[in-house]
Amino acid sequence: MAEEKLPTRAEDFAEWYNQLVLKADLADYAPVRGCMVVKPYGWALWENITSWLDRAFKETGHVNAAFPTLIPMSFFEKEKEHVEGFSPELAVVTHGGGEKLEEPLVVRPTSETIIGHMYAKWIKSWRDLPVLIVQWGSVLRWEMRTKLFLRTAEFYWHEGHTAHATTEDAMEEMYRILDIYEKFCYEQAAIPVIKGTKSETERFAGAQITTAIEAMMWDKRALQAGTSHYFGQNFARAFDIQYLDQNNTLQYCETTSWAISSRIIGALIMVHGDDQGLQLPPNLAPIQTVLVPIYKNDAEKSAVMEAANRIFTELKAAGIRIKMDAREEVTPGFKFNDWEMRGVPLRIEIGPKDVEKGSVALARRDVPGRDGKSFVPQAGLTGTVERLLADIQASMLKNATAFRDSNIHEPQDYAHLAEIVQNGWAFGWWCGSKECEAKVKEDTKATTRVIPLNQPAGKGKCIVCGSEAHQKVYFARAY
RNA sequence: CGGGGUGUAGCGCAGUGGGCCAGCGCACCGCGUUUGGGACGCGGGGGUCGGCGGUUCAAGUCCGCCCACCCCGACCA
Repeated sequence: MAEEKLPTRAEDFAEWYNQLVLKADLADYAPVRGCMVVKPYGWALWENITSWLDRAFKETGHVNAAFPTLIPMSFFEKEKEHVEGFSPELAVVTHGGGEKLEEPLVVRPTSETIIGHMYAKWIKSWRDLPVLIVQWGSVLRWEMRTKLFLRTAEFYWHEGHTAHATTEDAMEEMYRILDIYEKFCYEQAAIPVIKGTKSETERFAGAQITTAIEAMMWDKRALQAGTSHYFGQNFARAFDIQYLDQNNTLQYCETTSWAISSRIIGALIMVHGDDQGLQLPPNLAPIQTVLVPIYKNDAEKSAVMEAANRIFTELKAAGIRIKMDAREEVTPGFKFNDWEMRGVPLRIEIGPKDVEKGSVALARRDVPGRDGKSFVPQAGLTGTVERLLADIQASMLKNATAFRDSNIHEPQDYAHLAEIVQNGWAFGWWCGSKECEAKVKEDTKATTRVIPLNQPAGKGKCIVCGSEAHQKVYFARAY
C-alpha cells in the first residue's frame, strides 16, 4: 500500500523511480542480489503487455515453444563474438546432485546457442523454412549495477528466433518484428519511439544488423525499448543450420532474433510517471478505473453502495477493467492518493450527493487537480468511461510525443552537440566511424542510439570530424 | 573491480565515555469515533542489536576478522 509522498522527479529522479516501483506495488527486492520479485500488480501489467504481443506474433505466423534454462558451456564458445559479448555476465552451474559436473552449464543469458543447436537438428529442407519460434521466459545476466525492471540479473521477456532460406526473408522478418514493436509502443504503451539501426559498437554480440526502437525518458535519457537482430549466417555456420534448396544444394540458413523485455515497464514508469506516482496508459493498465464509494453513516452507506455496486456490475460487464475500493479502514482521500500512486487512469467517485442527483464524479489521472474532474450522469456511464479512457490513451501519447520532440535538437557544431546531450537528444550527421562515436562518448558520455530508418535526403558533414556523412544519427545518454 | 558509506522490530532511525527489563516514528493487530484529497484516541503484538571470535564480573556499546547491502565510476534488454 502506498504511504507518504515520493521525492519529486526534479529533486532526485533515480530515487523517485526506486520508491515509485515499490509504492506502486509493482515489484520488490528479492533476497538475491540484483533479482526482483514482480508483485501481482506488476505482473498483471506485464501480462497485458505480453498478451498483446503474443497475439501479434501469432497473427504473423509465429508459434511458441520452450527451451531449457541450462545451456552447455561449450555452446557459447561456438560463436566468437557471442561468447566475447556474454562471458562476463554468465552465471555458471558447476555442481548437480552433489557432484561436480563434467561440463559446466550456463544459466541462459539468451538462447541463440541452444536454439541454433536444435534448429540444426530440425531443419533439413527448404520446405522446413521459415521456422518462426517464440520463447516466453526469463534469462539471467550477472549485472554489476541493477535497478528494478531496468536492469536486473534475471528478467522476463520473449525471444523470437527465426530461420529463413534467404537474406531477403530474414531481413524482412527483422523489420516486420520491429514494426510490431513500434506499433505496440505507440498504440498500447503510448510511448513514441524512433525506429532504426544500431551502430557497430552498439550491436548485439554476434549480429550483423541490430535494429531497435529507442524511447526518451523524462530525464531525457534514451532507453532501448526493443531490439530485432539479423544474424546473417553467423549462427547458422556456428551451429550447422543447413538445408537443401530446390537444386539439391546444401545452404546455410539466415537467422534472426528479437526481444522486448520487462524493462519496458521501466520505460512506462519513466515516460508517463509524475510527482504523484505512476501513470499507466488505459490499454495496458491492470485497473482502468477505480470506483471509490463515499459515505458518512449507515444510511448513506447503503444508498451509496447500492448505486456503486450497480455501476461496478455494469462497467465490468462492458469489459472495462474496474476495481471497487470499498475498504473501510482508510479515508476516501487516502484512496485517491493511493490509486494515483498506482497509476490507475480514471477514478470514479460516488457519494450521497451523487446518489441524489444520479451523477458520479470522474477524475482523470493524466490531468491533475480540479481540471481533471468532471461530474457526469450515471446514465450512459459505460460510454462516458470508454470515451474518456480512449481520450486519456491518446492524450498520453500526444504529451509524450510533444515532450520528446521538444527535447531533440540539431547540433550546429561539436560544442553544441556536447551541450545538447547534457539535457536532450542530438540529431546530427555522422560519418559512421568508430573513432567519432568514441570521441563523443569520451567527451560527453552520450552514445549513438539509432540511425533512423527514415533518413533525410542528401548528405552533410560529420558533426564530430567534419568529413562527408551520409546518415544522421541520434546521440544521447542512455540507460 | 576502484572510491565512499551503512548494518539495532517490516520500513526509517535514536541509543556507543560498557551497567538493571533495548527505545522512538511509521506500518501491523484490537476497540471506538471518523470518512467528497493522505483522520484521530486508547490498548496491544513484534528484536539471534549483520556474523564469528576476543577483552570484561558485565558488550548493541571496546578490539580483530569476515559477510551483506547501498551510493559514485568502466559493460548491457
